[in-house]
Amino acid sequence: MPELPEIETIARTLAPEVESRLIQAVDVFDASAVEPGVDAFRELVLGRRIARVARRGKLLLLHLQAAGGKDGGTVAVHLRMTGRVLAISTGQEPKRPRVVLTLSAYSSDEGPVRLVFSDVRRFGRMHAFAPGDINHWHFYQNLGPEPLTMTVQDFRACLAPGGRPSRARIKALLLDQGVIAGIGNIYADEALFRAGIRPDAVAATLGPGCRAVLFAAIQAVLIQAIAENGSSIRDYRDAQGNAGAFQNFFQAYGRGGQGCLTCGTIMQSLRVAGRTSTFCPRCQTP
DNA sequence: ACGGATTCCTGATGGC
DNA sequence: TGCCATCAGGAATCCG
Repeated sequence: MPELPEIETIARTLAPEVESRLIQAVDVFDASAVEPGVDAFRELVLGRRIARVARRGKLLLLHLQAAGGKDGGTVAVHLRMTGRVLAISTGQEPKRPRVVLTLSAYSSDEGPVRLVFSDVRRFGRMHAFAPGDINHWHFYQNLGPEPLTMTVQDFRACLAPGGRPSRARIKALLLDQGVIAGIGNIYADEALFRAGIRPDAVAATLGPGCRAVLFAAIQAVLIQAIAENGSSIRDYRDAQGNAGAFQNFFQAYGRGGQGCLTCGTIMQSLRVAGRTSTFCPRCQTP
């Protein structure tokens, strides 16, 4: 459930805590949390500096610097459903950590900071890459465009991969990271509600006007969610441990059986692309 | 070839 | 009160 707005919020709250710090220790408490294996991960990360924190789709990226200011590769963190990345200072104890990176102090009157990756359901991963190697990672290389920087023309093209309009259902395309990067179940449902399009509408049947409306809805919902620091259903927290507030603005996600906020009709739920999808049968059309 | 279904995980939840 | 089935879902993998 950490999707684009949540990862963006984590990146923004993590950056001032960890950027320019040196990784002085690497502790892996759960071997399945790191790629490509515990020893290789430590080798790729230990002694590097965190030069810059960034985001691509739902990936949190730590760009590293090696001695002499040379490119030190990249760590890509995928939180999947319940992953968290927290920056904690000395004295605080991380709960159920899978990986802990101990970072240098900025000055002598300040203690070290730890970057903690935890994840109760253990679906998330930290992938370490040597310089340039992330570009050979299949998942990364096939990521679709960023919804907040693409144009409406790009978006129309997304829905017609290879020039042929897709016969897939629109929600399946929105959730496909190779089509457009960063959207998950929450923001797909919210954007489709705002655009008045049913999640099971066949993409090829949506006209140009309809696609433009959907694109505007996607951007609007992502921008508002970032402004609210993401959505905290249960697990999501930013790098300082704070919850987001966008869950208070949900109009579709998780509202099955409740009245539509626009027309009062009972919201229905449907399984599309293996996900629970909630929509208003009156406001949203095929 | 393409799209849908299954699998991996654990904690919260609801019914009996 | 306690137990058990069910549900949550991102993406790799399997299947039709």
